[in-house]
Amino acid sequence: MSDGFTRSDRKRAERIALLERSAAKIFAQKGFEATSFDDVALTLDLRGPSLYHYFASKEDLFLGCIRRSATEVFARLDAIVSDTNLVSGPRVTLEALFREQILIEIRDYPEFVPLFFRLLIPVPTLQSEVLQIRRNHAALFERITLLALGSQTSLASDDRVRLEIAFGALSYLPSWYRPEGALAPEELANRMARHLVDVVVPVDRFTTGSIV
Amino acid sequence: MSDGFTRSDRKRAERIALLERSAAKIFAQKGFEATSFDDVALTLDLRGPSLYHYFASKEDLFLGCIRRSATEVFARLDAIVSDTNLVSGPRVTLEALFREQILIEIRDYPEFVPLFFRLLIPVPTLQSEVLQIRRNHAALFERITLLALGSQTSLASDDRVRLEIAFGALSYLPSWYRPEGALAPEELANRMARHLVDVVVPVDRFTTGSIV
Amino acid sequence: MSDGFTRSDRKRAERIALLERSAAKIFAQKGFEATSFDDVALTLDLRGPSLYHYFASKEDLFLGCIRRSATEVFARLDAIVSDTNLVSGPRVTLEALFREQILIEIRDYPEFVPLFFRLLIPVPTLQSEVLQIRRNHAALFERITLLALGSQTSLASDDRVRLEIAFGALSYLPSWYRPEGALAPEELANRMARHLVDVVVPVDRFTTGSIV
Amino acid sequence: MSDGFTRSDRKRAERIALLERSAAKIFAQKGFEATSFDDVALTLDLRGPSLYHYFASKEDLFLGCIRRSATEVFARLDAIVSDTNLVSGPRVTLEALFREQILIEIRDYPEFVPLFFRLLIPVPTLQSEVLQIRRNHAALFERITLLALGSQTSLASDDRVRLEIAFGALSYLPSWYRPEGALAPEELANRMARHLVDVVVPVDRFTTGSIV
DNA sequence: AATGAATGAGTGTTCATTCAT
DNA sequence: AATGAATGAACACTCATTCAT
Repeated sequence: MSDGFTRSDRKRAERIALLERSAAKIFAQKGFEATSFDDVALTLDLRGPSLYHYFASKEDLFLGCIRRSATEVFARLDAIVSDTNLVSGPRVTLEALFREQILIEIRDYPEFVPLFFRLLIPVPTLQSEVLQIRRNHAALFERITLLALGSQTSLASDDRVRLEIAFGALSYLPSWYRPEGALAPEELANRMARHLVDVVVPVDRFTTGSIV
Repeated sequence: MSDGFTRSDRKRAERIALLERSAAKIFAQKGFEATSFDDVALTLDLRGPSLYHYFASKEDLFLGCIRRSATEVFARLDAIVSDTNLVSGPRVTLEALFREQILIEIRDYPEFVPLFFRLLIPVPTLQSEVLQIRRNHAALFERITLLALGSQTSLASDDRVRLEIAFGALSYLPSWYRPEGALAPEELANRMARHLVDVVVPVDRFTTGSIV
Repeated sequence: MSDGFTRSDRKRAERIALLERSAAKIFAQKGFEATSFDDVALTLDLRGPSLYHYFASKEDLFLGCIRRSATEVFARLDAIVSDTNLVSGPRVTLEALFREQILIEIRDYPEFVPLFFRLLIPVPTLQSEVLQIRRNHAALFERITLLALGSQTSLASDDRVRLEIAFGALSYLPSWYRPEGALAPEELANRMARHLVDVVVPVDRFTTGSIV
Repeated sequence: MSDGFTRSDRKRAERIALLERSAAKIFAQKGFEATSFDDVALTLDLRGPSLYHYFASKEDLFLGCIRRSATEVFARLDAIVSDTNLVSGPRVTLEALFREQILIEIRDYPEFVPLFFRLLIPVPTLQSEVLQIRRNHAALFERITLLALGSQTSLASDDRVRLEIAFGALSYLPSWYRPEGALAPEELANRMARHLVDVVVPVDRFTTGSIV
């Protein structure tokens, strides 16, 4: 009845997960170049070279970080789409999506935005991996936006501008929001998501499916 | 009646200006750590150590960069405020401000956003200098926004969120806009500025100064 | 009636033999420093640290290699001496010795020459062990040469030079001979051995024991 | 009346020459991998990283070493060929060539043989550079040998074997010759060169141009 | 017996900074 | 003013070796 994974396999996977999460935070904080192997290793009471048991290189470590982060974040966003899409119409889905994204950024994965939207990465391979993830992320929001706008093909020039405004707002959020302030993360997520939907799909543009 | 500046003083100041502008672009492109003294010096056909005739350290060079950039950008934004404020009311001023900021970002100072909104700077001193400039920059927009909203004291929670949405849009703009595309910078500036004003000062909120 | 060796002892000895032979080839190919424990271990599907069950250190592994190689090679050369010496006179023995040495080098133990004549070994202990083996090897040829020359005490200065020419030829052989070429190893061995005898014991110098 | 080289250029060139010669000796002694930048730098009272003012990498340093050595050695051998060729016939030239090569090896450039004939170099680029130099070196001797043998096209199989015997003797020479011994370098060169010519161009094979 | 984990020592390389010229 | 020369500090990466399992 073995699942093919020995206990040591699991231990190792956990270790890797811990390291990748730790590294994601440090990379997000200090940038790719300024993050050293010792920085990452010391968070688990290891010495720098020990990381080579788990990652073949600094690039490899970074790849692990962003892939794990992306996977976890996409899982949450995809779940939102699945849960709300058919029930309540695309406008509601889009708002829920914004809300979820906001919570991810300021409550659950503070390293998400720095990692994917701020880091300057001197390695082309990694740079394009990051860009690909960003493209996938944008595509998800764009898909729902298209549905909500009722357009069938692609975004009009002005629609795109407004969507990019929303993206900008999202990527800027961790730069100013402080959870210690008056607004709880959930409260902010509710309000800001509403605003963003209004920006991306102005009320006069929204074509409710039900109305004739 | 000398002005106290010798010819060599002027030469030196010009040299410094050139270096700072050059450095600003390189810092913006590669980040603080990845930018070397040689990188900067070579753009003026100098060798790295020569920069020490003009800057006491890498930090000092960076400081010069951001202060010069900030000065130049603030000059343009201040000019907009002075030119339009009294004539046409704060809403128009705000829109003009957005327009100007957009042109600065995508046409005239492409290094502005990377320098002040994306760079991870490992030196606390520099980090806070950048933050201070950001704060000043935000304060300018906030002042006009307050006027346009008719509030007299400070921004309400929701107003702040909408203003931050606009800031986000502005700081994200260089990440997606390509001047080679269909939209000329000026055209984009016009459209986007209008959208941003709508976000920050919704029409139903705008209190025209003229109406009693 | 056990011989004092358990089955596991034999297994272990076999394992060691395999490892030493494997290591000899790798050392010969890549040099002492460039050969890692993992390199050697992987040839037997082991991991690097496992070698410590068989060898106390890298030096120890290397020692094992060269001692085993030396033993095997000396056995073959000694056999030649025993087989041919009394029967046909020292000149024939010397030629057979050269022939055997050549076959060892290019057909049976390609690692012999690299291991003992080319490797730079940064450990003095190992270096002198190698030198000792080389000295023994040379002594064997020198003994037979002395017999063939009819001298009784030691080599004259010129005789030594000619013998070293032969040694040089032997140690250089693997650097140029390619078995894929026109000459089969055995054919080359025959021809080259004859030349070498001519060099070391010129015909006019050879004192046949039988002739009055 | 400038020759286009400033004083600092000359200083630099001298520094590089010193470093390359020093490095050649150390490389020859310890091998490529075991030679560190610090090893080389310390011989000139420098620290390791200082070498990067003169060489872009370890490979570059090594390349410099072998090219300089090759150039200097080839100059001497070429000079011999030019000086003796027409005057005394190819057999004499060949003997002079052997003599010169021997003096190079044991008196003037002790690092020549280790550098080109013993080192294991883990970098393919460097490996092939070394091989190319070896090929050029061999080609020089082969050319004169062909002349001395009177063959017009290429070496017969047996001629080649005898030439390789000579090459082997030459590459082995530094392994056994000690200048402290009874034989002065020049004396050894004379004797050994004569032997080598006898090996490569046996008297009965030598076709004197003048004799009918 | 075998090995994953861990590490200290070492190496090539980069770079801000100093200094003499 | 400009720069070659030099270096200490830092860093990614390798590897022989130890140890617990």
